[in-house]
Amino acid sequence: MAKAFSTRAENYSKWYNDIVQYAGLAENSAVRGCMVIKPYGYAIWEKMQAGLDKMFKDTGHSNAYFPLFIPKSFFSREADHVEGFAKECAVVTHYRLKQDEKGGGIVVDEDAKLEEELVVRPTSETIIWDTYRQWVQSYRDLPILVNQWANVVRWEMRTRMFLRTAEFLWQEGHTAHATREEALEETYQMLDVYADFAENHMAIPVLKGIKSASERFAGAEETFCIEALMQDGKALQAGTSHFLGQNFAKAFDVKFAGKTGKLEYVWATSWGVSTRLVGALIMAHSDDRGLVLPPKLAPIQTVIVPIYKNDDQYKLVCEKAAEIKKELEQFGIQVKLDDRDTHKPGWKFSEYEFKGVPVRIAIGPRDVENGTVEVARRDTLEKEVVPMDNLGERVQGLLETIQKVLYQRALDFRESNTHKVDSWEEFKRLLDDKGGFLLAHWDGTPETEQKIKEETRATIRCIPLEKSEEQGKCVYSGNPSPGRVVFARAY
RNA sequence: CGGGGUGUGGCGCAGUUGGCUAGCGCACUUGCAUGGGGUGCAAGGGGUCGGAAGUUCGAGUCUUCUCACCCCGACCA
Repeated sequence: MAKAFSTRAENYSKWYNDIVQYAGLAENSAVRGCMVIKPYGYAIWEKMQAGLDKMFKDTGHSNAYFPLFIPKSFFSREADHVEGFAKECAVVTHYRLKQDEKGGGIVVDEDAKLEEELVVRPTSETIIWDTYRQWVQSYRDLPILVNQWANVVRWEMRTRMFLRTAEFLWQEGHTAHATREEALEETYQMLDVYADFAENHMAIPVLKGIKSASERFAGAEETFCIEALMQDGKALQAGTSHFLGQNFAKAFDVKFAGKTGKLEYVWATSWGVSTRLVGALIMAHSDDRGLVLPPKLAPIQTVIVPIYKNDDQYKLVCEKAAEIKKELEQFGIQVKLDDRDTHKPGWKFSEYEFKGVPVRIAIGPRDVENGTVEVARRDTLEKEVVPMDNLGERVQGLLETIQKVLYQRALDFRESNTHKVDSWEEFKRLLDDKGGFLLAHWDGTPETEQKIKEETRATIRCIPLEKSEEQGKCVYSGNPSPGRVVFARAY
């Protein structure tokens, strides 16, 4: 019957790969560590881009584009930054190829060596701050609120579709401000934007928090993040917002004259989310029958499948189906009428099921006669025969319901997999049992954090912003702790 | 970068004392029937067995080297 699908319980990572493959989201490419994002997967990314881009614009940001290549010397300006990224940078050393004189095909032309090597951007802080120096002279030039949609390269040893690839697509916002307060406010604002997007578009609840020093972005003063919980009990960082202080302004000498004429360094932020969100989306909602997409990010929100036995019926049913499509589109619903005669209805049902299309409408001769259609929901797999009247309204309502149900389901899952833990034994047991978020006391030292990581592979995902002040004892060392932090094994 | 594994039509695999024309499932093409949950039957097309060298009358099969990919660790969004 159905294509052999791995289940989550059997083999979670195989299940994930199967979904990516069968739903047509992406595939491996000829280049190690780099994936081809296929049209259906890219369509999801485009919907994410559209949603986020509007939110960025609504908060006063503009898009721009900076070069893919960064002079190597730029990188070494900020000490922490180089150290953080040095191990995973691709470097361009030559600019020409030539025919091998010995007949070995095309080779690098050693005469075409670059005077200064170029780093393929792993992130753009350096080139952007080198540019901002030119843009900023007075407090009147501030703030600069710029975002760019781009690809970046981080030479990863081990890669996984969408979650970690050598090249990935993302957006990176880079802002410059006159005061520390304003930059901090921006950092928080963008964190809120990300949380809003995750919860209301992706239907994934997230924890907002601060990263511990060891997990902090290289070059940042403080890193904020949103953390989501996947169905296998592992955490996934879904977005980050960094308060960069004056680190990059100092490294690139970006100063402005304040109202009193005094020269001051600019305050900075940067924030980003990547195609990793597609991975989060897959792992948050999908089931053993395939992908499940929240309506707001589904490239196809409703699919109509005609059912027929002969040409006459085909014509009759498709005509009606086209009318329905038109009606739904008037409600702003993205509809696909799959009138291909090359595939059978059952085949189509399966296909749209593992592609995660939220609502499926089947219409056959019986329906045309009775003035009904069959409406099926991807989230609950429920089917219902309903009248054709007011179908647009009904489907619109259904899509809204599905969006809510998915969020609620993900929230319930997170709630039931978040535990306060006070003993080291329980900490280890829960982690091995089912994973999830563990709220535990931590003495605040990197040493303890490191030890916990070595012994359990769990890391501090964040120090929650909405924490209840609670004195306690560190779950590992027993030393005093000012509050609980979130531990989990993570992607 | 360490440990393990796999390379055979598009995909998934079988082929293990070396032997004849390299096979199976899915997919593909054609025809007929079928059509409310991956439809059935029949007939077809498609391979220098990852690459190189070697042993041999003879290599998918044995030896050496090499490349690629996957899984598990260390590092990371």
